[in-house]
Amino acid sequence: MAVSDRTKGASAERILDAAERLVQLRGYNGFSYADVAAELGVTKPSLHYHFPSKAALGTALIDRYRERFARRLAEIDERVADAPSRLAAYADLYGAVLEGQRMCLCGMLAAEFQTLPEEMRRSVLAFFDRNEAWLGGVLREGRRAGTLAFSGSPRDLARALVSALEGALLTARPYEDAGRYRRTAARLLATLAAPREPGDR
Amino acid sequence: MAVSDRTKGASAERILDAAERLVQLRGYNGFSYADVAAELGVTKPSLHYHFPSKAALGTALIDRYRERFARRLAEIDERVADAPSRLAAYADLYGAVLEGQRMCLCGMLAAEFQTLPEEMRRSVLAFFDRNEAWLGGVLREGRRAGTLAFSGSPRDLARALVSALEGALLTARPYEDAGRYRRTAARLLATLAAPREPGDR
DNA sequence: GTCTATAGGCAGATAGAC
DNA sequence: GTCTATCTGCCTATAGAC
Repeated sequence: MAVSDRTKGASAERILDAAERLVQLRGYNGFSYADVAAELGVTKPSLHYHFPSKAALGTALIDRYRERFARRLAEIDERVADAPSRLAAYADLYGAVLEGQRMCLCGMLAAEFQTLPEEMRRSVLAFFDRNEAWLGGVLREGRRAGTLAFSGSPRDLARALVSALEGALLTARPYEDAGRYRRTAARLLATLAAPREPGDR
Repeated sequence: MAVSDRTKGASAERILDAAERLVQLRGYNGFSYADVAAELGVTKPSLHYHFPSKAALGTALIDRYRERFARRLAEIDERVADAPSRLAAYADLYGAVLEGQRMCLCGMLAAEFQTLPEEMRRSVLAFFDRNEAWLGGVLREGRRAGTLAFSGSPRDLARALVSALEGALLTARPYEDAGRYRRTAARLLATLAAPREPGDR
């Protein structure tokens, strides 16, 4: 496939790219086929050829987002060894969306949850469940290794972390200040760092 | 004013009640004048008489929400003495919206921020600023009295608390499980409780 | 204050030519 | 695959009668 083939027309991938950005920016109820079509320089029916309904487009959007996120979590598992560093890398993953004024796709859809078609709802929940499971594993391992200290179940803390990071994005974005997110995330993770025992070196 | 006067017709107050619930449920871009009119048993033009534009209705919505919230914070100041209890009461205030599947009005609007008219944006930010200021005061007082222990500035921690609670609402709501929010909020506040010093009784 | 009637625009979606 | 043309429905908003 030549490069030009990938830079014109409305391939499914390009539609998803544009729609994803628009949803992260304005929400599922705040963007339209017309917006996407204008951005890609095509007409609305072209989009319907690739995604027959807005619900189908929305579901494809979340599914692709989830797969990409899962790949990035796997990359962290490969490249980063200790639990505290993995948590930091995870927080950075979240914070990256703030470049370009975006919200986490699924955080945005969580706000609009009540208006979403059932298919999209299930996929949004699957995103959060996956995040919670991965974080739970990191927390368990960190506690075992003594690099993290916390009380209660890893599962509950994983949920607390996901929600705190989503909330940090949500409230930092209107201020257009990435530092707001970073300071909040850093403070959050700092409370989990295991304090040195008197006997530690 | 007789009771019947307050239970029929589309007074500004009743419009705000219905619209507020709808926005907390579905978002500003997810509700319409038709929804409100149907709920109150009136026609759409009746609503335009009270609120000429949707932006005007939206702004009135946030302003009323802010005033009510400020009153409740003042009530906490009056009725609750120590800082940890004040924080707990604050978290309960937030959690109350989950009854009825609602989101915090301003948390919802923060998600839709990019699509809001300028007037509404300013009012949403004022809500968060007010929360941050109140929480900052509670944190400062708690640290002074020795009932709270934390590192860093009260302002940064206040921001972290607001965002964590908003995020807890955002992610708990799709699961229709109020316990999810409560556990997260409780864990959050527990990390701030001052540990007893060896010399304390 | 609330109504009927209606304007003007945009939404998601389809038919059918090329 | 992408287009033109079009449908139906809902949106916010206004005019003007009562």
